[in-house]
Amino acid sequence: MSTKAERTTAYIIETVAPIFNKFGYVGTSMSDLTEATGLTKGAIYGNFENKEALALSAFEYNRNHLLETLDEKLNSEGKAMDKLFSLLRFYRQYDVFTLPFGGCPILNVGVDAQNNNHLLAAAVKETIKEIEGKIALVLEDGAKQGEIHLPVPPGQFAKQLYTMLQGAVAMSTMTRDRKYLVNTIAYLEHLVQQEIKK
Amino acid sequence: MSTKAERTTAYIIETVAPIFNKFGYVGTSMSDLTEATGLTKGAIYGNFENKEALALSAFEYNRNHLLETLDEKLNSEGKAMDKLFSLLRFYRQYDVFTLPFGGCPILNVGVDAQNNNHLLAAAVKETIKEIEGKIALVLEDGAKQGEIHLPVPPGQFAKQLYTMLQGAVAMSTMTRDRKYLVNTIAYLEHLVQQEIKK
DNA sequence: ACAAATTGATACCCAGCAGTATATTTTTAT
DNA sequence: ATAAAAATATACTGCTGGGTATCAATTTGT
Repeated sequence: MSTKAERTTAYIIETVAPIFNKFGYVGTSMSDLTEATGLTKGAIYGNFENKEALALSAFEYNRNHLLETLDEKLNSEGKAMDKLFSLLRFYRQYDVFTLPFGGCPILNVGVDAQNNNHLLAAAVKETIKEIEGKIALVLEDGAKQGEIHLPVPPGQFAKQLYTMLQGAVAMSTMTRDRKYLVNTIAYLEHLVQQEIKK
Repeated sequence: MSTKAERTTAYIIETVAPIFNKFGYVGTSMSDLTEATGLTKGAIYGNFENKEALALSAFEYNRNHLLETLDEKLNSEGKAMDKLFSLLRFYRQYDVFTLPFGGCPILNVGVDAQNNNHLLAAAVKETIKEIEGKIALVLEDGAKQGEIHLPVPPGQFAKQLYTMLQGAVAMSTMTRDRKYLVNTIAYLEHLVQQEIKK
């Protein structure tokens, strides 16, 4: 069994992650976090060096949840095309998925931390690369297996696809209108079908 | 000639606008602003009711600059297709254009204010609608003149186009890599050419 | 050029900020 | 069960946050 501190640390991260994600690094105060966790500053500072370390752990927690879910979609059994459509279906519901997170961690932290916290900004940049890499891998495998045909290199296609997805995420976040997600996915399903089919 | 206070007000807004845009509403302190302007709190609070009113004026200033530039591109002489390409060329340089602003005001304020300031969030939402409306108008006119052919209603096409543009803006902001802009514009030029041509 | 009115500077308010030293409680291993 | 160790609570620190009352300086209309 895990030690008490380990469980407390995990509890703090879980509780704190959506708050940081929603209100941003500077927008979140330590007293917001003591209030949400029911713990005192002593407890939190006993488990984390400072606010920055805590924010970073919180982002990593959200990021891992997202990456695990993406893996689930992209490493499911089936052809490359199935995996891509599974990814697209996931993003059509992305607003629902990210609701308990307090929004898209990539977009929120990526924009918020850009000029306020370099550690967080770097972590987001790294995560974007990882996600694009995962998509590119599916495309590359699919092409190797002769299941799909790509008009451009897999890395570039993955970047372009993820850019459009994040565009929809950004617009639906800013307007609080999920139609941007729905319409973009509809377009991308058509695009993938048409552009990639052998 | 304008009164002294009017000139001071304008000077404050100009100076303060990129700071709010870069560091966000909560990330910007009044002392950041007294330092940047060389004025005291007395002067600033003499011209603005509070921090929120100042932030709103700052956003409106950035927003107006953006809308004026977009109008310039979209209301130039020529066919609808020329206007669209003029818009796309502008967005290929969008990072350079927004550098003195401290980044894209739509994205930065739209994401930052989402959970921190409802007034600002509403102003962004409104601006997005306006921009989409401007693009839609060009498309509608072009279609009426028989210059272009749209596969979907002009409003929907405009929304989709702007979503992809903002996706590129978001990605290049978060990664500090302008390739997202360049590649997305290349794709959109191809798309517009192919999808819309009569 | 001068008085009235406006504009801006100074000095302050209290609340909330991140962070910490110390005391107390709770785990943990014996 | 108990003593040592670890984890958490308490009570505080110094500082910065937004905002303001008041006083000095500057514009402005005459």
